[in-house]
Amino acid sequence: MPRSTRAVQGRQLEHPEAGQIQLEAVLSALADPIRLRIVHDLSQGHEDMACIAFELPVSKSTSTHHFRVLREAGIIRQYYEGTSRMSRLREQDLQERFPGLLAAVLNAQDARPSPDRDTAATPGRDRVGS
Amino acid sequence: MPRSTRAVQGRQLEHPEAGQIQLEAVLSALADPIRLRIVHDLSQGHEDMACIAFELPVSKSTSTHHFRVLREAGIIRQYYEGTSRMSRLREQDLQERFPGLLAAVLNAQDARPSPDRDTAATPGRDRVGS
DNA sequence: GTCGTAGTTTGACAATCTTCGTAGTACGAC
DNA sequence: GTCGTACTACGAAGATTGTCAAACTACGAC
Repeated sequence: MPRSTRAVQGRQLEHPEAGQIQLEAVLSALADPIRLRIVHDLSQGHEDMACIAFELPVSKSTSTHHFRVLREAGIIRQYYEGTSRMSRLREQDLQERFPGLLAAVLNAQDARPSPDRDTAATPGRDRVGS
Repeated sequence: MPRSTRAVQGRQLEHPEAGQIQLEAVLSALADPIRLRIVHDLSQGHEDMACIAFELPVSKSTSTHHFRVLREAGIIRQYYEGTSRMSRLREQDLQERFPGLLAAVLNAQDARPSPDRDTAATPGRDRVGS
């Protein structure tokens, strides 16, 4: 089919509605260190981030996969801005659907024994000068 | 080989210490409907339950598998009593390690099964906020 | 001792997941 | 138009997971 007949914004992305978010899907999506890291980074003040800004230790196609899992689980919302795909945590939707869950996970993540994946020598946390 | 050189109590079970419980393991363990059901049942007043008491829709060996996943993740504690293996939620350990996490999951589970959420929007049922 | 109960262990299978590389698309800049 | 950037889609390889049946072990009762 002619996919170019889409709206000018074109690349629309599917998101579950807040009320449709499934608990198993959320837990399953968060049960991966890379996705947990994405969620954690998103929660640290930066409202919207492009995929490239995360500097994940995986290939681009794997990144796409992880972002899609998070999006389809209802954890993040994504939209296009130029060639970039911006991501944002759906904190309010999650809080509404599963009160306290996201906060508990984020809090738990901070309290965890850090495996020093990024090397502890980055207190300022220079997350890419995108 | 001397397989019977085990301790007389024999069947000892490995459990992670409270401080060693991993967030990913917990989330991963809870991201399964059968295990979620086990945890839910354990949280409903019955402190200790034998595996057989759950009436899970799977075979015995699959049950064993799920209980082991929960135990190795640090979510339940198991001990033998006669021929039965009793299970108990490690609520205190989990609360200590990841405050609010288990409570949020259990609460989320109660608010969950609503495939008709579109129609009624469930006004007063699941209260939002803490 | 024998027998039944409760659960484990092993091995197998299919399904799913994570990862990658390659090829492709949409957009912005030139 | 061409080019580069940012990302996607499409397999495919490898690992993990959920499931089962069959054989086994530990315990209690008889």
